[in-house]
Amino acid sequence: MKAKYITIIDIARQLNISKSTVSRALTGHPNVKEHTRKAVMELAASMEYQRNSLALGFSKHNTNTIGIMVPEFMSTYFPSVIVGVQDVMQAAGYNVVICQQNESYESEVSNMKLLLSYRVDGIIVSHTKETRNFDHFTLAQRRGVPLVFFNRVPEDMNVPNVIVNDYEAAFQAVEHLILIGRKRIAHLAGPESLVNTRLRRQGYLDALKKHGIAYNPDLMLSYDLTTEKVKIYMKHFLELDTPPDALFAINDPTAIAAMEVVKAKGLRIPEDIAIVGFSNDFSAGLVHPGLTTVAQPTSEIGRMAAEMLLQEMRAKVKNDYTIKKAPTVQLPTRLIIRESTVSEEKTKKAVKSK
Amino acid sequence: MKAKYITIIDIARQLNISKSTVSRALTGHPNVKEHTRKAVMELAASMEYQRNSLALGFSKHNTNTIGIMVPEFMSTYFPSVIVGVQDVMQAAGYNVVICQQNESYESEVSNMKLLLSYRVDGIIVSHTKETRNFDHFTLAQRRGVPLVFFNRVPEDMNVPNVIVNDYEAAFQAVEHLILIGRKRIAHLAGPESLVNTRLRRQGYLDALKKHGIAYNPDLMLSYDLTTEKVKIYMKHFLELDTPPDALFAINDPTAIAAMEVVKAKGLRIPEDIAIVGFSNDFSAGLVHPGLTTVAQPTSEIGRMAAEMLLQEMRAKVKNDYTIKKAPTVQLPTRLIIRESTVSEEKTKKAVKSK
DNA sequence: TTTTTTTATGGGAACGGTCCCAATTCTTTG
DNA sequence: CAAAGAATTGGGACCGTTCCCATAAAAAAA
Repeated sequence: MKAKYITIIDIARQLNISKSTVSRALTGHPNVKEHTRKAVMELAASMEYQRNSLALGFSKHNTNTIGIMVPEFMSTYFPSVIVGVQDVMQAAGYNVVICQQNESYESEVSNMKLLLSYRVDGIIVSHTKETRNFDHFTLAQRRGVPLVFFNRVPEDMNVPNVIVNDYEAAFQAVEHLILIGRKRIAHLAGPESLVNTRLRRQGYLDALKKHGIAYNPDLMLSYDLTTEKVKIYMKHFLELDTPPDALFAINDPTAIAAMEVVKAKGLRIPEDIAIVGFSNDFSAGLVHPGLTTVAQPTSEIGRMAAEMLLQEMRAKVKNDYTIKKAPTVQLPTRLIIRESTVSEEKTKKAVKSK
Repeated sequence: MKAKYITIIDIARQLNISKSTVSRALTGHPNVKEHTRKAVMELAASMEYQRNSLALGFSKHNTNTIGIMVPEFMSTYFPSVIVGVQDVMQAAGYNVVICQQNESYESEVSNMKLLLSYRVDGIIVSHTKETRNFDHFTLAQRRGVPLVFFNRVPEDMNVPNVIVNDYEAAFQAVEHLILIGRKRIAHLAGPESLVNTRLRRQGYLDALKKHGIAYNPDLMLSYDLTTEKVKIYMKHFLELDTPPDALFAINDPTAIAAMEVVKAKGLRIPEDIAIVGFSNDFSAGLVHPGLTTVAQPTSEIGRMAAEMLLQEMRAKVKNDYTIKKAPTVQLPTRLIIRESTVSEEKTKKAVKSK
């Protein structure tokens, strides 16, 4: 049952030298005779020596490993961010371990403790929908483990983060709906716990205001969990006396679920109701009609978060964000117009975005 | 820069007892006076003691952690398997770390070494398209670290694995095309390195044979990398003197890319050409028309692989698969018929699968 | 050749836990 | 009340590495 590994002591014994010398040879320390180094390297290779990172991290007090915690990864958003993180971290000689919370606060806390117990050197985080208590994050900070957030950033914490301008992006999306002549624009918002939800909603409200459209509370609903709820809400909208002629959805899955309800009712998209989503999931380009949505530079977000974390980890003097303002980077979004807002022939005339 | 953590010695010192006692209290050893245990627990909590898993794994020679290695995770297949694995492993008290290879053999080798260097207790693997050399896997076995494969299983290795019957599933899919009257059925196969490719191709060939349709080599192409290639191949098929009236694609992304080419040509699906994919990605239900495809029980695959790994890890005497036949579990697939093979009204009459 | 400097190696503490064995304290029993 | 047994605690080895300090060997300088 128990695995057996070769240790540097085994190598030392065979070559009749000390383990210190073996260690030096293996880590490329300059003070080792070429002859000795070669002998060590060869024996190590032939015995398939595999360094023990536990012992190493334990003895050196850093593990050269970072963690990334994401709330879910069934959409393409998070996987794609992770790939960006891995790129940068691999190049910098770090290992990346991925934790996935299934949108569960409890998992988040336990995964955080797991990563800390493995003494990772830093953590990149996007928190779950359920997270309202941030003690597990401040714990990491108190332990001196740098944190960088992206996408979902705890509002009251002063931490380095990478975000997009949710407000502005939502504003543009809604303005686009207004400019194509829509007046009764509904909004399916996200869970109240996320800043993103509030920012996007504000963008929605302000776009309406700018164009002199009165906000109608009947046309806004908050959506917390399942696809089922979206469908119920959407059905409700469509059965209003004066139903909406457009929908701005908090994200693409919501928009797509709403589209199904609309199509099932026999209504036309975009003629009867135009729809906009958020994030440009892979599926946004696949549905029929194609979904107009806000593209986020996912891989870039990951790369940037990784760069920021490297900065934090490399700082000789740890940044104290109880005093100093934490850096924040805002990356640009891009509104991708597809057939769910502008009917086919019109789109073809415009620059076609795929 | 360096993080500082509380150790059991700090606790021992404060309470003026030995670290052995603290250790016992913390791990729930029976021989500790209730009074002492309480004092330790309280102090540990108030000091936010965080056990050092490195030291622990290092000293105990097992880490209570398993690794899972997947070739990519931009499709829904692998994430969904991972969720299944996590479910079972969490319940069994194990931690799961995820490694993603971006379909790169090199990453696979280095991630394998990473996991071994962290002395994980077991590993669940699906290898990359590029993998033709399996030394890094046998290395793990020689070290006594149990491996369980799923989906992509190295052909010449005798290892526990969880698969679906690719042959049978492909056979059924192609037979379905034949039964709806198609005669010229094209096949876009996968990379030669995967067993799955070969099995699905054999299913394709045998279904044709069973129904007396001669195999036409012009209608089969192997597809190795990009979406671009699929499009080129598909265009080529459509420009043949007698183009195919159906396509069996190795997976859903391939099928979907092919659909775009067909639609761009102004041909109708399924009237002019019927299309079947494989795996039932999330997007298969979203495209227009809906893609007929073979559903795999992804989360079940993950759960089963996890169960098998637990078995292996718990075996008092390590199973030696150089002697004994490794267990294999085959889970059932299900052909999901959508509008890409059977036009809308007909589908509605049949049991509608969503 | 002898001394000094440089280079290469060995020895052993340290890292934070677990766990075995010995020592101590408390109970119980004859 | 002494002796035996059980419960609790302390002491210290051990796990695999790094790294500092000391020592030995080789090279350079005197």
